[in-house]
Amino acid sequence: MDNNFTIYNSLTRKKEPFKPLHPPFVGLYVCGPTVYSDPHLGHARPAVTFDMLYRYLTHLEYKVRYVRNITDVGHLENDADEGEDKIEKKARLEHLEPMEVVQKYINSFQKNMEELNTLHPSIEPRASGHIIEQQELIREILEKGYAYEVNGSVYFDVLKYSKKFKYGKLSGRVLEELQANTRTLEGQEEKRNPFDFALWKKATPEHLMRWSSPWSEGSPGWHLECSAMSTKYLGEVFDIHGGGMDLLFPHHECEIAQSTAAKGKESVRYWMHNNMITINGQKMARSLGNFITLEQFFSGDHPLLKQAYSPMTIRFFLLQAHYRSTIDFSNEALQAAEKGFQKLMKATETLDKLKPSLASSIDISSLRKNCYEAMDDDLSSSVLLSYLFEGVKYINSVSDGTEKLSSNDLESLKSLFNVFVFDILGLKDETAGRCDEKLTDDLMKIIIDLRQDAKNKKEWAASDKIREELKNAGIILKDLKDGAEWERE
RNA sequence: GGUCGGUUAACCGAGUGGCUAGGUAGCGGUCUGCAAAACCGUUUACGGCGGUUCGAAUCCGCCACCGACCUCCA
Repeated sequence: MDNNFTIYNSLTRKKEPFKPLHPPFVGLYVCGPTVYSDPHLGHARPAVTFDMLYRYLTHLEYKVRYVRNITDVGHLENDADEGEDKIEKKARLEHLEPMEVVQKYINSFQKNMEELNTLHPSIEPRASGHIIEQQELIREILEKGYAYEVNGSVYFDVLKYSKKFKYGKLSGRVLEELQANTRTLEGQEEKRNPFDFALWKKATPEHLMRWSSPWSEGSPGWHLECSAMSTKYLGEVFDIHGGGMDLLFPHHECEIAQSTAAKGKESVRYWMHNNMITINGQKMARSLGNFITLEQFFSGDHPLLKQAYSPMTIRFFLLQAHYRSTIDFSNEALQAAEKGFQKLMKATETLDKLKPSLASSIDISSLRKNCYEAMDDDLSSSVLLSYLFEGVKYINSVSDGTEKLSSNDLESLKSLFNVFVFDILGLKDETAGRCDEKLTDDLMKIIIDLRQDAKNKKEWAASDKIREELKNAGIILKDLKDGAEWERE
């Protein structure tokens, strides 16, 4: 299975040719959300990025197993926050069972992801369903001597691990610096070193989410679930691990340490990290309280939003930038994305109506080549879009009669747009199927005929009135040389 | 403080040692009864100061500013 696909590997900090371990199979693991509140724009970034990766790999005819976890075992809010975790805190607030909270936000996450037209992962494992596997991993790490038990809790021994392996290779951390810079927080006196991290945490009496274990009644540590579930579903070594850049340290660093300690080898071959969404130059994050939920974007119901933005506008907005650069939120940028997206969609409609000529005046094969090169270059969706807009110009020019396409090239252009716009970028036309299309078409035909009569009689006031009233109803009328076209606003 | 990354026109956002990125907005034109759309043309750039080079926004050095991570985070 040949390809020219290159991926920027966070581990080596270089673009590398993508060669799967066992072609045609590809194992892809992506860190999913912690489900304790509604998803915001930040959650859409990795979802759309890795959805595009999944779609592209599938297009390249790989058999991809795409695993995205759901973190439903509450992680400790912070080390000082003894025993209380995010999910339980929320549960108390809303007087719900922890698992009720989990279910509620899984539902909203999946709803929003569907609206963004992301494909369902092959497996969406939940941390709470893999306690046994996590305990098994802890046991392995203990057996290998890289963890220690204190008062029913188990901690990873970073210092001992670093004597044989390199801790910090992904994030570029140096242990001495970590030692000097790690904040001293309360509730850490059990650890041998402040940079050690919990594998199993003994539950305090008020802690609701708890499971029995050889060490204590408690819950698994912060970084364990991804190691356990990726191993279970993708094997000890797999191809791609993705997630947000903010997870690089400590989360992914700890994953590497856990897997290496347990299995003696690294599990991930390519690490991919998407960058953050910023708002007023700062990271959008739940913990910072500066987030806008996806529902709020879709409804426009937020003080910072000047209007509603459709799911596809959001998706297009994200795809306009490369996944490794930050994107700053602004109404202006979103409005520009909305216009651009609509222009692209209109062109795909026009494309379906184009008539072939005997010969072409446009080179479609080089356009195709450019599109593939853009995707092959570490998923350069912004570059791909620039080529697709070149295609849009071709389409409109052919429609205007200033350029020509042979029937072969026309078919080629259609398939190009289908593949890249819909299959790979995962965009879709949001106007389709909004109401009874047939009836609307018939009614519009009648109205346009009536207006044409008025125009023929040079009754401009009447014809303008019709056009004006239609505009108020959300329908734009465009007069052509012969007849008229209409479309929704 | 440590580590890493960024600074491109009105806004967003690519890229490259010499050749138009693209989108949105603006301006002019074609078309049109008018308008819209489309098409054609077009105005504002590469944070600052040095250096390398025939040539740098692109490479190197210094400086300034911004951000991410170092604590749960997509």
